[in-house]
Amino acid sequence: MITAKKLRNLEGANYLPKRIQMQNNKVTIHDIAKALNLDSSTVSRALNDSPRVIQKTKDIVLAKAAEMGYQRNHLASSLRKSKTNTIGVIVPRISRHFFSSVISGIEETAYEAGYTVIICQSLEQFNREKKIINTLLGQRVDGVLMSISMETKDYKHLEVLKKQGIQLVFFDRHCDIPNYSNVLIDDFNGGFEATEHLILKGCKHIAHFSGPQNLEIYKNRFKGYKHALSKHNLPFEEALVFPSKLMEEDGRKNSEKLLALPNPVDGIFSANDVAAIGAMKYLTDNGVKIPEDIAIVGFSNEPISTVINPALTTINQPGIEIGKAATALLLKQITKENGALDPQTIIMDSNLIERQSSKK
Amino acid sequence: MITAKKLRNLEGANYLPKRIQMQNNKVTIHDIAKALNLDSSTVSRALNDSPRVIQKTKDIVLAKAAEMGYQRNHLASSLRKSKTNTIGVIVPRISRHFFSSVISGIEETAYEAGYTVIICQSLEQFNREKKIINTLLGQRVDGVLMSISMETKDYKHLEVLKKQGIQLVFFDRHCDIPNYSNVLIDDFNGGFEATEHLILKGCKHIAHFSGPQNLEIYKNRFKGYKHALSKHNLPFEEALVFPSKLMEEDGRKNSEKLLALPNPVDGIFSANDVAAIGAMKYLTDNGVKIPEDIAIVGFSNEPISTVINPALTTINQPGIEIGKAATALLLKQITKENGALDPQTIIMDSNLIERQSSKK
DNA sequence: ATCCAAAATACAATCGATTGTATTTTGAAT
DNA sequence: ATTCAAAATACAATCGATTGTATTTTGGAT
Repeated sequence: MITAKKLRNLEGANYLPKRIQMQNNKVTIHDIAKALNLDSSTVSRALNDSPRVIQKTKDIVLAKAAEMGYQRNHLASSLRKSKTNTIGVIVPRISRHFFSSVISGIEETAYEAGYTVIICQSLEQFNREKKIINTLLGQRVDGVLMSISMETKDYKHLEVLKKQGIQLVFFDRHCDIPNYSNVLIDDFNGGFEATEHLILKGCKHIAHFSGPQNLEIYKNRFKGYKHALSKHNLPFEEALVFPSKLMEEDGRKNSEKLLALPNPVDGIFSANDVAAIGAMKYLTDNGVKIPEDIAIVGFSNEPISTVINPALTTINQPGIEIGKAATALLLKQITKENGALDPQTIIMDSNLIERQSSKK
Repeated sequence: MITAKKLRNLEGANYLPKRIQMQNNKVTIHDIAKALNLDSSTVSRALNDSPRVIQKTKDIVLAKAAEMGYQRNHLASSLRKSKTNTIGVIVPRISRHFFSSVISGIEETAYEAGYTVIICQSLEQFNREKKIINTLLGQRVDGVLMSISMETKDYKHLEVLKKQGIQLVFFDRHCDIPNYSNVLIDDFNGGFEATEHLILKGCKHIAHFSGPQNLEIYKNRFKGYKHALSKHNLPFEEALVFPSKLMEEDGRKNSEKLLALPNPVDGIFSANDVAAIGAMKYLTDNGVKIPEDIAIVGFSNEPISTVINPALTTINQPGIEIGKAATALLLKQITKENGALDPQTIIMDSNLIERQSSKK
């Protein structure tokens, strides 16, 4: 008996799609209206649960819509409403774990609010960033969340967004220009903590792998480094600062230069984990003991930092939370209909995770 | 002199946006038409470089459009043309390096062809996968590229796409159902090579960390494993197969069980790198020497596989090329206007990368 | 049975771009 | 100067959903 019932259900489930297949082309509210001898406006209101349509009619419309396999045409709806319920996200690259976790947070919050997310990668290239913004404008996104590329020094391309009334919230890699909202961690404090941690472990000559100084985050991590030195009465030496794009290869090259210094270095604060890993590989290959000879602290808590041996001490950035907070802020700004939208900057907590690479 | 010129240019560049700002709202072809005393249809055709508009007019229109900061409304255009030039991509999670590199390939090819990409993560959940497909349908994507989730065993949700005439191409994690195109690597051969490699290194008792057997890729890697054993006259033992979802934690747990076996294992072929890494961490922590006691081979060549010590031998999958090939195939299918579109399966090359974890 | 406000639904314009058809303009041939 | 096909442009419908306004329907009060 149960089997028969199941069978019938299965048949039903199978037949429905077939019927849809027959009428090949997409079902519109007009088709539903025609089928029910109603006006398309009533169907539209019924589907949108408007109080102007009686419940009985709503039920009928909903049933028919389901039966016919109706699916709202987002394009038409957005065009009419001048609102796409879509947000654009621009990150340097999705393969960085930090960014992919931010994206997970963004998607979660956006999805709950009924928004679709378009993810784009600048791949650290300014030109791609400009093109992406144009694409997103063409797609008529309601807002944009972004972390700028390492090459970005000029912010004119962002003004178009403001001018078209498209909300913009930066996360992590922000711009130091007024009237924009940000969701950040305290990079100054992160840089400070990382460096002080090395100092407290007994390091006296601490090198810093710094990132492009046009980015606020790297500027602030650098400032934090300097502040920790001065707080503990250690001299700041320009020669110990190695600027780069912080790729793995940069970490290697910096280490090579660093080993050639007359005064041996006993600690490294790298502004990201990737360069720190590059350094660890190079140093280990060249007989340097980590952390005994040189202790290392990275930044971002990428998953590789737990895989490398010794595991890398680093500053943890709460990616998912940053994504959620940035999205919530953006949606608030989008919703607040042109009202006074005073830009906000939210600082999220970050913390140092101590691992083997700094255990002296 | 040069400075003055530069200054003027800068001023010009500054003024333009300001003018745009004045007229706050978005510029349409109608605005351009009005400004030039032309019809909007002519403007549209001029902007689309139609042969029905004389070059002189095109120049005028283009200039005016640029001056007014016009940007085509993709929604209106797509609605009218019933073509969005958008493709949806569904992956289990973007944080897996393999998938993010596939996405890079997809974006590159799609972008060149003038397509926008919407990236979605199923997070290995069947329900999310279903919702995503509905979202993409609502967005009226022209085609979909996907790698199914580990939970996906039922393919009804995919039929809707076919029925709506939306092209679908699988990559990597495909479905074994007819009439769909695929871009894959030879997983059987990958599993075979990985296992044979261990055998040639002298392993006699090789365990296999297998993935969910509803996925073809894991089924085939498993088959490759068995085939290598039989080719080399080694017995297949059910007890040496550890099925799981291949997360890091699974690698750990499998290793624990594996160490408890009466007959000691001397090699592991893991169907992905993540579980292999989990195993390496557990085994190393428990005094097992890799590769001396147990040699290990993973699958996918995730970046962590070069960071772990010893570095992990693995099967390399050309992510970017897979992404490019899948996109090219999809676009071909989209463009081929309803013509006979015989489904195709493209097999990409994969290769074993030998590292320390299997150097006996 | 009649009336009327409230409730329910229908009508019609609109969002912005595209495209088939119709009209005007051009310029070469007579 | 006239004619006419070709060239250039204008007109108008359309994509599908939304929404302000207008009309019809309902059911309670008289």
